[in-house]
Formats: sequence, C-alpha cells, structure tokens
Amino acid sequence: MANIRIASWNVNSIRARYDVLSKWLKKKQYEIIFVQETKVQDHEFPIEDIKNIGYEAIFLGQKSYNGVAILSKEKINIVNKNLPGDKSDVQARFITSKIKDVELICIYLPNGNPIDTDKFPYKLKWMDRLTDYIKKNLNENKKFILAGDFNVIPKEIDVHNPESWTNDALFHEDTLKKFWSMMNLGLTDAYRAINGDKVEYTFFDYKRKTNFENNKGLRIDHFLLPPSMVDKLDRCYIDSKLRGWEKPSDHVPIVCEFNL
DNA sequence: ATGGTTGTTCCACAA
Repeated sequence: MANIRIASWNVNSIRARYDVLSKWLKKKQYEIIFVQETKVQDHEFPIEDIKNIGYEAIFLGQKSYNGVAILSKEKINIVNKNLPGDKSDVQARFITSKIKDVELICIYLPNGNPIDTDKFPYKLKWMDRLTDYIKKNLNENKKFILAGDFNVIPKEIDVHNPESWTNDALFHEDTLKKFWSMMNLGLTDAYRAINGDKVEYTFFDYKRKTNFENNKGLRIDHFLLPPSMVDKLDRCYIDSKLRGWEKPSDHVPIVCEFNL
C-alpha cells in the first residue's frame, strides 16, 4: 500500500503552465512534485498561486532559462541548491530537500545541444559532478530519490528512431557512457523496474504536431533509485494524457509511488 | 533532408 506519491514534470515555464498544473494537481493530489524549467526568478515565483492549489514550494530559478522547484503538501525545506564541483556554475538545475530520512534530489540536467558547442562539454562535466554526488550518497548508505529531466535517452528502446539521434547530445555515446557509469554505481531506473520493456515516452517535440498522436517521442525524464528505495517502490507510470490537454508542456509527468 | 513549435524576451536563443 503506497503512502507517498512523487511526480516529476518538466513544465516548460511554470507561469505559462499554471492552468494545466493546477487542473492536474487538483485532480491527482500527489504529495510531492519535482518541477523543472520553471523559467522564473525566485522573487517572481508564483508562490501564492501554488499555495492556492494546496502546496508549499521550494525553488531555485533564473531569468528565462532553467529553474527547479519541489512542491509539497507538507512544509518543505531546502537542503541543498548547489551541485558541488564548479563554483562558477550559476545555472539553476539542482535542488534537494528531505522527507523523513530520504533526500529528494530534483535535477534539470543540461540538454547539451548542439554537440559542437561548449554546451556539450558543460553537460558532460555536469554529469561527472552528479555522479560524484551520487557516489558519495551511496558510499554513506544515504537514502535518496534522484529524479527529473535528465536529457538522456538511456537505450534504443527509449526513442522511436534511435539511428537518427546518434549525433544528438541526448543519445551521444559520450552522454550514454557517463549515464551508465553513474547507473552502474548501483542505481535502478524505476520505470524499467516496474514496466519491463514497455515502450512509452515522457517528451514529444512541439515541432511535429503528429508526434504525440503517433507516439513518437523520447523517454528522458527518470526516477533513479538506490537499492534501499527500490525495496520501497510500489508503482511507476508515465502520465502521458497531459500531452493531449490544451496548452501542454512538451514533457509529461512521471510518477512513483513508495511505501516510506 | 529540411523544417516544423513554444516560451521568454527584445529578437534571437534555447529546447
């Protein structure tokens, strides 16, 4: 019997997505939501609107780009908002909190495209920093839930036409090498653990309106869990209906249910 | 093979 449900959703602007967010949460009443791409500075975060739909929030934002937040029905505090390893990095992509003895790690991993610009090495270095952070947590036997928009297609099964993505930062061999070296420290992809080889996606490009209808997308939003949390995982599913609502994000939510 | 769309902002850039 699950007692906590955690969703992760790249909203592509929390202001532009407020109506959809509100309609969705009033219906689903998830306890915790990891949010990415809020695209709003902290002093402009719509905290009153969020409170009106019954949630508290912690957030870290910047103008126009990036931005992460965690919404919660209960009071919530920031544990960490800096991914160690690069003091000069000002991009808002990492925020953590804690519920009971479990660290909640919400990330918006850099996209990295185009690969012949400095965006790609920035992505790879960010993945190294995340790997170090996770390695430390695992070594210290800390419980955590790592989730968000990873901008990583883990395997061929996670994209409708893998061959055309090999020169894209989301499926480049250097990206996959970093991703799988982190996974091999002992993380489990919650979606695959529950759903086997089912083919579903969390992202459908706006640029082809038929992508969603034809189920041509990418699975790039993930919940990655240490063994202690896999034991407590009850369900994991993708809420793809939201892509068909009016004014949708290009991402859809992924949800995990735990017995904490 | 190309271009298609959305969001924020100042108009091009990111995705």
